[in-house]
Amino acid sequence: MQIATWNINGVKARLSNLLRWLKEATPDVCCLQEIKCDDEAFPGEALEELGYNLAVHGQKGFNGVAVLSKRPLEDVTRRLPGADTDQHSRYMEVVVPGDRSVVRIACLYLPNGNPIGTDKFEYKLDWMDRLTARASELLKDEEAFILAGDFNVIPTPLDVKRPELWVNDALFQPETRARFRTLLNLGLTDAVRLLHPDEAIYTFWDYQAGAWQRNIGIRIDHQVMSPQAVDRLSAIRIDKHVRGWDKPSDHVPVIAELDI
DNA sequence: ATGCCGTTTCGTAAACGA
Repeated sequence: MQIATWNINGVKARLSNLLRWLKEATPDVCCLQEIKCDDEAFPGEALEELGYNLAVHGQKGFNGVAVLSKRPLEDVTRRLPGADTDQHSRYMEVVVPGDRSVVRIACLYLPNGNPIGTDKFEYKLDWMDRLTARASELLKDEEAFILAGDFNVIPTPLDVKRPELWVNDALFQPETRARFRTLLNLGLTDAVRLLHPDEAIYTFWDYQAGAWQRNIGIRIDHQVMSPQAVDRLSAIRIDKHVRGWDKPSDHVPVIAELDI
């Protein structure tokens, strides 16, 4: 089963790009972030024509996540527990049956958190604490699950071309990176780093200043897996060529292959 | 580099993003 995550940066503006990539890569599951539209405006028909079932947790203008699946979508739940007042659409869980077992997939858009020193950064850190609490709960079931999405976290200096430019950025703060490590230290695995331990791999290139052309990127889109999911993991790749297409998202897809 | 570009909206300027 191929499971993908992609921050699409506006699904309406990116629909032709999305359809092109889905036809090319044919993932079984695709988690989307920053769809930037509400449920009613989501372009569901075009995606259903490609054989996908849909689960959408939209928001007008900003944020918004969705999951596309060629297999049935079971037990769809929206929102990250721990803050009833949080109105941002950033988190959804689905359960997808495979040929031999099932996998729970969380599609997440973790807050950016900039600028540091503001309530936006506090919101990010609190959101990460809530994600860790949720992962801790899921681990008790001892089943395969994946946290897939735009984490807005640069885990280590290997994950950024020019770390000196990010020392005052929320994505690279010690508090941010410490919380990502805390999440992994529960017993989870950063799947890209497991299978590509020493490679400089990026998933985002800024639109500005020729960042793509100069390969000035960062790795912030991740698939964090439970032990039972890692046991089924055979490969994971980044489709970076998509960044070179016309009218691209500034992020590219991350695709994992699991024997589920 | 106080967003250089791109998407979105109770729009044509401002919010947001990373």
